[in-house]
Amino acid sequence: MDMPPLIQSFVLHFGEMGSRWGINRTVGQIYALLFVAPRPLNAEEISETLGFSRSNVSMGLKELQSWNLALMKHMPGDRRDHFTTPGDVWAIVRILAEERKKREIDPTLSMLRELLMQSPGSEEERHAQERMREMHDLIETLDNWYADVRRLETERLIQLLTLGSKVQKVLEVKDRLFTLPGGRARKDAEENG
Amino acid sequence: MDMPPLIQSFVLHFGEMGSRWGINRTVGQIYALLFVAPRPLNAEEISETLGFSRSNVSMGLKELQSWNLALMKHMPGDRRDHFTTPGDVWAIVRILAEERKKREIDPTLSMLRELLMQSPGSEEERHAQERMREMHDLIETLDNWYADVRRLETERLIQLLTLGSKVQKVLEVKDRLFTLPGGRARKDAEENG
DNA sequence: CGGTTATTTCAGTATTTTCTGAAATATACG
DNA sequence: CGTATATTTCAGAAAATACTGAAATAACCG
Repeated sequence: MDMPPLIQSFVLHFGEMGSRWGINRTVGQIYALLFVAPRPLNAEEISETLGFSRSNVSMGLKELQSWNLALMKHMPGDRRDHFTTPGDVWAIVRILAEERKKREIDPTLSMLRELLMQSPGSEEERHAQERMREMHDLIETLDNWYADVRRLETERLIQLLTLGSKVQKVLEVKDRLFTLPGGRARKDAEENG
Repeated sequence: MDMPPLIQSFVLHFGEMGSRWGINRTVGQIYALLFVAPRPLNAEEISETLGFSRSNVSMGLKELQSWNLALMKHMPGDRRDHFTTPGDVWAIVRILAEERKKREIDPTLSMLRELLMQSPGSEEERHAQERMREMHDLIETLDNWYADVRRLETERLIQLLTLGSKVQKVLEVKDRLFTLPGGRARKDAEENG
């Protein structure tokens, strides 16, 4: 089963891209194929279309399911499992925020917290802890931001991200509204205007 | 040369984490070591401390430099190159936004734009293009957001990220201020209040 | 149940990536 | 320059990862 060139380019690019990221070529290609397919596909079809062994596809699908990036569908009158990707592309952003939190952020934060509890035995260790504290605070801030991304529904999420460069202005407005005249925040807003 | 256990745990964790990400163990460990070190280190020291071959360290440092995550320093009276990481941890966020744009976002966007120019030869391709359009728009939005992250100085960047869940409220305020009564944005703000 | 079809597991192989040591190149200093 | 020291390159070894085919398991159906 072969793909139209348009789809093939997309699928191949995703395979390459995936491997720069933690994901491997197979998984990237499977995702891309499911993403553009007009209907759910079964493992056999994927295997034939991409030219991977059936077992490789099985493992790839498992991986994608564990990331919630592939969803199993049952088609009436067919007992094979069929797969799609979430329909709302913005769900990808939420899902990745969720999964990266679990797999990368949480373990790192708890490692850092543990190390920050220990008392430094030397100046060298004291300095190291200081740096770890900075990194801990950074990651914690990102973690909270991710939490918000996960919470927001698509419309608001787009709004938040589109806000972008305008954030400066919006923050000023916020400062003016929520701070007493002459307060620090008010002053900052004026300086950065 | 051996590390205090505190530092060792940190360095090892970063090595593991790195490998979940595109980066390899060596590079992750070198970065972590430089990050907590109280002064710039030379390649020899890194090599001895981490137990990697001198040439491996050389390659790792090159990689880190290409990401702007390691900076070369010249120490007076010593002709060996010494290395540090950027002092402001928040620079990491900006740097990663910059580099990921170059390496991942830009190539993907141009691939998508190219494919979106072609005229679909079938219903299947038409649908695929529709999906690609959605992904294109998503990535473009993220790209713009990243651009803003790169632009903002630390103070404002932290403010932007901390804003988080409060964004809803702030957006409402913005809507009320910048939209004529009865306009669409005003209406949205009320509905989502 | 027994047969059929679908899926997963897994041991072994193939491929890719990482890492090393030796040689080549570059840089500094007298 | 010539010598000493620092760094990079690179071919091959080692390690890690991805992939396959065969066999095991599971799910369905008559």
